[in-house]
Amino acid sequence: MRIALTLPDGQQFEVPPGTSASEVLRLWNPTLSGSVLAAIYQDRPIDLATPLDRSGSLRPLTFEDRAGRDILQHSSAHLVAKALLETVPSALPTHGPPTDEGFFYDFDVRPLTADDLEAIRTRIQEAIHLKEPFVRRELPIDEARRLFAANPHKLRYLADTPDPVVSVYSTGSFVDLCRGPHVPDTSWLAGLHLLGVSAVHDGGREDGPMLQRIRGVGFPTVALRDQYLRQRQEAEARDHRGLAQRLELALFLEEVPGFPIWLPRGMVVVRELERYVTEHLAAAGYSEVRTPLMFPQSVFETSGHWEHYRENIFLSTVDDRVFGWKPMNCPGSMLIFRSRSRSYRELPLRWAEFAPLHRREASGTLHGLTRVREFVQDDAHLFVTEDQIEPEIRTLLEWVRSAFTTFRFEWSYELSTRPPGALGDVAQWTAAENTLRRLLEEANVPYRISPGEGAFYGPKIDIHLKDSLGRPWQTGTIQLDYQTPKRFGLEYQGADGQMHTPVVIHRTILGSWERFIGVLLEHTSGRLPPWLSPVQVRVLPIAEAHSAAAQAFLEGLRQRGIRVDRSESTESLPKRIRSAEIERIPYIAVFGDREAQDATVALRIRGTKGSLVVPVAEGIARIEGAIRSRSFDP
RNA sequence: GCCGCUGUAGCUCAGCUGGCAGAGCAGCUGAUUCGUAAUCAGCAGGCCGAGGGUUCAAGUCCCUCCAGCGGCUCCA
Repeated sequence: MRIALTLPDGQQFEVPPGTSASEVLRLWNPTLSGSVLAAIYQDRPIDLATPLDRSGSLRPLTFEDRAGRDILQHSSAHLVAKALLETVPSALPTHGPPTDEGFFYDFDVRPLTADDLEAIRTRIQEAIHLKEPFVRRELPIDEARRLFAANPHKLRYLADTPDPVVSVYSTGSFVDLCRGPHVPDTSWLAGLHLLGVSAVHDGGREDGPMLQRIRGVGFPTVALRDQYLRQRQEAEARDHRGLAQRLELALFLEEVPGFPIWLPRGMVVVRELERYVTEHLAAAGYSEVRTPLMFPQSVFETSGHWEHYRENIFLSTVDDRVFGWKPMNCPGSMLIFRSRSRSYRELPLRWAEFAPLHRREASGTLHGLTRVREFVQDDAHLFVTEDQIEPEIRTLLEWVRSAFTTFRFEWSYELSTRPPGALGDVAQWTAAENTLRRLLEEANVPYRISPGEGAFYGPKIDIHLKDSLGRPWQTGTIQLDYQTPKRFGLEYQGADGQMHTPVVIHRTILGSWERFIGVLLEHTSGRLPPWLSPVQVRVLPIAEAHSAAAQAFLEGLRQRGIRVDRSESTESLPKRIRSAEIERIPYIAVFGDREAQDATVALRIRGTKGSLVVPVAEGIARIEGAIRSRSFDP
């Protein structure tokens, strides 16, 4: 008797039952076998050594496949666990899944140090050289319970397993409960790189016991690892904290942790972004408001912040009353709405407020410009009728698309649903969630659902950007709120003569200037679009003799509102060019004998090679055009 | 807030098992007037994160605190 295996190209191979997956794959394509680490058999991932007993489909997996990559990451996690147990025998492994970047493995063990990691690295290298196989064994769950009797974490997983038979994998003397599959042996993990160790909360609870997490990335070869390390190094060079400092945009002082200080150049970027957003607001029917930075406790009790957000509010006592620094702008807008009677004819009311917000973020979470304690958002609150919700959100989603396209970002949407302990009733939440879902579907954009991550007053659509190391940051957000207007007792008189409660849409598009600029700096490596650049043009006379021509050009630009400066000729030309390049200035205008004589300018345009020699008027027009059109590149 | 690591000149970093605080860049002064990513010379710049302890002697060893970094929790 023989079984038939169908390969991806449709070829069939008939082999005796019990033939391993790797043997069949070798028959199919002998040259491929070196890169195949596992296989998909009947839509399920399997080890290469798995004996095949029935006819069916068979597909090879390599490191290039996401599934194959995940398998290699997971095998890497096993190897780390093995190495740790050889170093610290009392360590209890918990779980070690693959992640988007690589993998981690969490251990119940004393705090691990850099020395421990070094010892683990040595053990890993030994195992890689020994080419130790990953061996699968299936055993009855009772036997598994005896095998892992000393590890309560594994016993917990076993208790959650409905199957009567589970699988374990051994690598050398290390045995781990695991579904598999795995790479054939440890030589596949030659490029394993450890990223570090940190403490994590078991089960995601802050008050839970702490585990030690070892993170890493697996690669089948040292060459691939080195390529990864190079890329990572380049990404670190784009870190906005370094760039903000070197470009003199923002300052961080030990005295004011979490409170970024905007320097003159950084303030230019903030104001230009603000202008960009404000121009849109005017066209989209918004008006601006400004409300107090502090409110008494009673206002936050009304809004629900006191109950749900108090630990994040900075408190002050004024005349024996407790005041809180506002963490959001919504209470102020609510009070304005309530300040007089409102008619349905006024709606939608769209009030923008760019006020500083204060949030007492946990000290360990602060991160350059992207996670701070004081920031300003391009915030607005829309007071709308039921019927106006959909068109308003549709418009907002379009504005999101247009804004993030301007900056050439890749962004993603996330729909966050009702958190535990939220205000309001479940039916209304579900309806609001469904509205947002429908609008996302209608806009035909991919989105993820984050269960339980909504604001305490309503579900939201969040916009996420990634920094240079791939860490996600939430920027824009569109939040649908039925609760807060009700709590403030807001009402308007409808066409029917009855009083109705408005719905509020809280929304920011770019998020906070701080976070947005931080991520934008990493996205552009500090090469901000010309319209955002603090210095847009540097004029550079080669020698004293060319000073007048340079100055005339400078004044021509300045009259048009272009930010231009000049560097004097006490330093060499290459030195001054280099300085301007390091400062990421989009245009460098050089004046020498030729330019002075021909009434031209030699424009060095950031991101292009060589220089463009054009008549002065044309040079000015070109620069002005790029800035006015807010083009991304100079 | 939790765990680990780090903190030396404005910036990037040397400083060995405790024995006189260093370099490059940036800054200032002078010379050089230059054709597209570093001209040369000189000068200045430090409570070695803060406080306490051990020691004849602490940048170095120990403790506490502060800040930063990487994760976790939380979030624009």
